[in-house]
Amino acid sequence: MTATQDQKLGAADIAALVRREISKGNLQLHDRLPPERVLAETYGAARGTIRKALTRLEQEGYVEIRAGSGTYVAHKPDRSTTDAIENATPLELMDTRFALEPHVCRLAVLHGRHTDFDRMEELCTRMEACTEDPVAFSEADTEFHRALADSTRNGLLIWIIDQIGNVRSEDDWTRMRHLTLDAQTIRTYNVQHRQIMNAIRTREPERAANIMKEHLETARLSLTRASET
Amino acid sequence: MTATQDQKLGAADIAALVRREISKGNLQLHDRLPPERVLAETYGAARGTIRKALTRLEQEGYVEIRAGSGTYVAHKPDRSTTDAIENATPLELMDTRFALEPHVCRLAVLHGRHTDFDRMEELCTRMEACTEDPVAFSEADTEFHRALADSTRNGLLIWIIDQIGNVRSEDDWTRMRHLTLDAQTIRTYNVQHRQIMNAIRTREPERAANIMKEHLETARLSLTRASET
DNA sequence: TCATTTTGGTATATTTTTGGACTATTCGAG
DNA sequence: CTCGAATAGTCCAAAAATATACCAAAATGA
Repeated sequence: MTATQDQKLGAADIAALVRREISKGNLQLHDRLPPERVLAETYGAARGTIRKALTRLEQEGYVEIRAGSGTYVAHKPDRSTTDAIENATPLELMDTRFALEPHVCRLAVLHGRHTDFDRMEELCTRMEACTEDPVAFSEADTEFHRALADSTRNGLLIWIIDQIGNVRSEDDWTRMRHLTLDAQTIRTYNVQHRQIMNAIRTREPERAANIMKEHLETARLSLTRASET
Repeated sequence: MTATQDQKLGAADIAALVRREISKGNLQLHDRLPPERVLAETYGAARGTIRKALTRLEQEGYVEIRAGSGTYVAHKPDRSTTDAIENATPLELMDTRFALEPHVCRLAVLHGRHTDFDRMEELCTRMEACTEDPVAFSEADTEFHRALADSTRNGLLIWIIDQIGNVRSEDDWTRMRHLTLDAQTIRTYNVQHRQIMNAIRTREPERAANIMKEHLETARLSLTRASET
């Protein structure tokens, strides 16, 4: 498709091409781009031209030129990706889960299979053995919600839920969350998880979604309760 | 184009290859990668080169090198944003919107401001002038749903909706979608958009959410109708 | 337990690659 | 024509890659 026009490409053009490749992500951070002599051939330009282009890109901060070594990408493609997720506040996260997970329950009823449900109930059992261990419970809980997402067979949803789960596990406020996870709260969660499973097994999408809403409401309450202390 | 040239690969190149394998998930956590001497042969490089690459990856935290034992992956697969989103099917996308957007409406009622609503109604007006121009309508429509997300003030949700919007505009099946966008369908959408706006303005979260569900159901119908032809 | 093998760690001399610098020439638009 | 840009060629020094050898820690198996 990219009919390499054997038109004459100036230094500015080549700089633009490489800049675009970097922004696009085809060339990632730390990647080494081909030697000047090779670039000269592939772009059909003289080495001096390539050199001008690269020098310019270096001044712009897109690449780093190391003598005797090579030219390396020194620019992160697009930071918006991780930023939005990593900078999300606990409340933003809760709202997002509120949007996603009830519907995930409905889809689980539609697309889930027995093996999915078996796995989820296995996780329920594991969580029920963790009433005294908030950390272990939290891990199993994340896995449970991930397994629920898996059962939808929707790659996009699975990915989103997975991302949210990663934030939950990484952040500082996870510790805070563990503080709120007393044995009583864990027992409440466990009951709700079982109820959700039952509703999914009996193919009642709306009931499953509603219990999930309750579940998330419970979680939100303990969250706000924790942030008040 | 991905012709693995048996050209000489530098340490930086090899590091990049392995880094990608890990980010991609082909090499998972705790996996042991082949001995340096084997890697040297498979990559057609000297052992010293491999070693430099691995040392670098260790400093970056991608692998852990244990003397006498081997080199092990020590990094979770990268959240590859684009893959999950770009490979999403139209139906997966619809299901995800079904999960998100009704709740977005509820949050818009809670957190939205007048200026947000003004902007959305401006977009409504723009869409109503596009009954004969599917492409222009589609653009405005994406902007509308994006503006709706903006009004939630939830950075995470905004980002997700934004990503989904990008897919909608890029893909091939967008063309197909344009085929289904006859003047009648567009008029239906416009009515629904106005209804959603009214419900939000009058602070009726559930009503807004329900109309959004209807709206998405309409969209899903025209989608399945299109895929049957 | 103990010997063997495997694997990473280190060192070094040598060759190849790569960017840096300089120059004379060619090309094209104003 | 002139001037700026691109070209083509050369040489240099730094960096990287190679090839080889030997060591020590870990894994393996009898």
